[in-house]
Amino acid sequence: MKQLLQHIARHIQLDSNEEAYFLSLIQEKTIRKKELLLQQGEVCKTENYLLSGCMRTFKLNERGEEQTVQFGIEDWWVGDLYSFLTQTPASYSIEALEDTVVAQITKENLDRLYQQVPKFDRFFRLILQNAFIAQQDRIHRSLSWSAEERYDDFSKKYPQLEQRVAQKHIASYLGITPVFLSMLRRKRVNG
Amino acid sequence: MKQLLQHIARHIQLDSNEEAYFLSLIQEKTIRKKELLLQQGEVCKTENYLLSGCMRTFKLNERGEEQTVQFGIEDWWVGDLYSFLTQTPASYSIEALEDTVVAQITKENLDRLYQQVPKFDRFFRLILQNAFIAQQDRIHRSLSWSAEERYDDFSKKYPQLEQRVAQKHIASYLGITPVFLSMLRRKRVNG
DNA sequence: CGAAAATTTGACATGACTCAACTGGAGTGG
DNA sequence: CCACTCCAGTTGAGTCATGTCAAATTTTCG
Repeated sequence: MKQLLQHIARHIQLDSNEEAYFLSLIQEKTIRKKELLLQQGEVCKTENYLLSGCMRTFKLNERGEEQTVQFGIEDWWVGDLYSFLTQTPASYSIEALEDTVVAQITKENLDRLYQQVPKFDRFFRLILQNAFIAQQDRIHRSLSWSAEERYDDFSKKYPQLEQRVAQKHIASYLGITPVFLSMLRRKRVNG
Repeated sequence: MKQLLQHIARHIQLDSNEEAYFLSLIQEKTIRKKELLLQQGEVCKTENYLLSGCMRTFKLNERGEEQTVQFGIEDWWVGDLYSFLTQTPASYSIEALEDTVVAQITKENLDRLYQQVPKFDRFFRLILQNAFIAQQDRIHRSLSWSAEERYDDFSKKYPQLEQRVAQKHIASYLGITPVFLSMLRRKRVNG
């Protein structure tokens, strides 16, 4: 949990009472590789901070294909925000790509936290600001770059991830087929 | 400005002192059709709430084409958030598609506002939550739907916008060429 | 070791782009 | 108020990027 407190300290200052209170609202959970933290159709009960491991958030489209909208590694938050906020069935599933440990907070506890320690409004505002900016750029790239450009960009930006996760998941994150990704890779090595 | 106060009241409760203080930090500005509220390369000095009119946020890509990442109409916030927060040159431009009136707040004033009325941390957290959710869905659609599906979805979701803005801007929002959008439209009427 | 899943490879199909020519409407100056 | 220009939109022909399908190969894991 030290990690999580440090993560928070990068954005807001808590005194030790506040830290203790915050920790009292958090639960740790382990998800084994290939298990789901959240299943599309269920209500997303918690927001989740990754202490270790790796996950992907994805959705089944009409044709039954999986589309990965986000990867998460250490230090990232994952969840289905809409489902969490409204407590309605989730549109996304979240799967562990490795054995993963998360710190969880439920909606009731988060609401209590906002009430007791309003600084957390600021904390999550800051987190969301960063996420918003990153997503806006991703939209731009999705719509105006070719598959090859998106793949090069991905490799440069997340070299660790390229090693850690299966190609089919990268393909689905980039919005292309695994077959086509394989062609791009061949092209890359053969020049 | 009544609109803006109502918009805020939908998310947080202000007393009349707070309202007055907030209003003292806001400026109104008119932008004529075809003028820029923000020019790529300049620093984004304000966040902007649309009181009336219509704008688009776009970026020039490497090939010199414009990619529209967002439209804004009454009741939306527009700006280049990264540039605004870091006070560095903007990656996006913002153009008025109609004569437009915005309510503006500068970074210094917003920082003061957060300090004096921490409820605004919550307000912008809530705004960002909604924006984040909408963007995540847009990423999913950009990557896993065909141009035709994206266009149909757009027409259904924003029928007003389809009337108000030029086709080339819709095309650039959808990530396709104006020529191809024109073909999709013909197909739609001819069955 | 064997079975299942992931990746690669090749042939072919199609969605979306480019280019160029044409049409029509909006804005401008006389 | 007309004539002109100019930009947005349309149309068609040809091309390229990416997808589909199916088979071969490699990797993973029980």
